Amino acid sequence: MISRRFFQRDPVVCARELVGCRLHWGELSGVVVETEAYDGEGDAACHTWFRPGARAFVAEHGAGSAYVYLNYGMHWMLNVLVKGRREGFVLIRALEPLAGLEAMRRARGMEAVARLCSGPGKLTQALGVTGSHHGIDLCGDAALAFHRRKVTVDVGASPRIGISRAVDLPWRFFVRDNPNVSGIRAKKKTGRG
DNA sequence: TTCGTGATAGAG
DNA sequence: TCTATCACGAAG
Repeated sequence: MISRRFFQRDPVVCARELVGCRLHWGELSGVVVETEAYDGEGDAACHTWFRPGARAFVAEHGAGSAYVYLNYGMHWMLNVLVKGRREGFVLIRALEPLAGLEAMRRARGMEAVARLCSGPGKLTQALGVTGSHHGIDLCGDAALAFHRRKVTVDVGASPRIGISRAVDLPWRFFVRDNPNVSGIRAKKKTGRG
């Protein structure tokens, strides 16, 4: 299982290295296939930039704590607090379901595996993550924690999705060619190269 | 492309 | 109080 030490580093490094790791959530689990880094200092998209409550959370919690919040009135977002030389968060954006597929299907009300956890709001619904998990330690109980990669993965990077500030920072990390990654909407022009 | 939905935070 | 904003998702 991934120790607290892992999250006592740079948020961008944590986000990149978390891709390919497994998230265990009780009986449910999945491979992290997409993350985003948010840096508490100098990143205008990070909650600490514009939310006093987020700054208070960082001050009061340790590395590896879950930072969970509701967005658009209906989607819970799961982040991990990172406190190393720099402080910030890693948003868990997508999982490849591994265990508990039936429970996930029930929670999501749909069948297609590739749609169960292919987005930050989807995976929290599939796992049952809510505000009640805000602040919990993800480095204490192995049943509610990240676990090391078993295989090597091809990690790609891109600008973050769905934000309006600091849109150019390439702090989204994902497993290339994995169908569970979000934002794989109908590909149109493949551009040329 | 539209719209549902609510917490947060700042302004009045 | 009132309002803008927000790291989204599903149906159409």
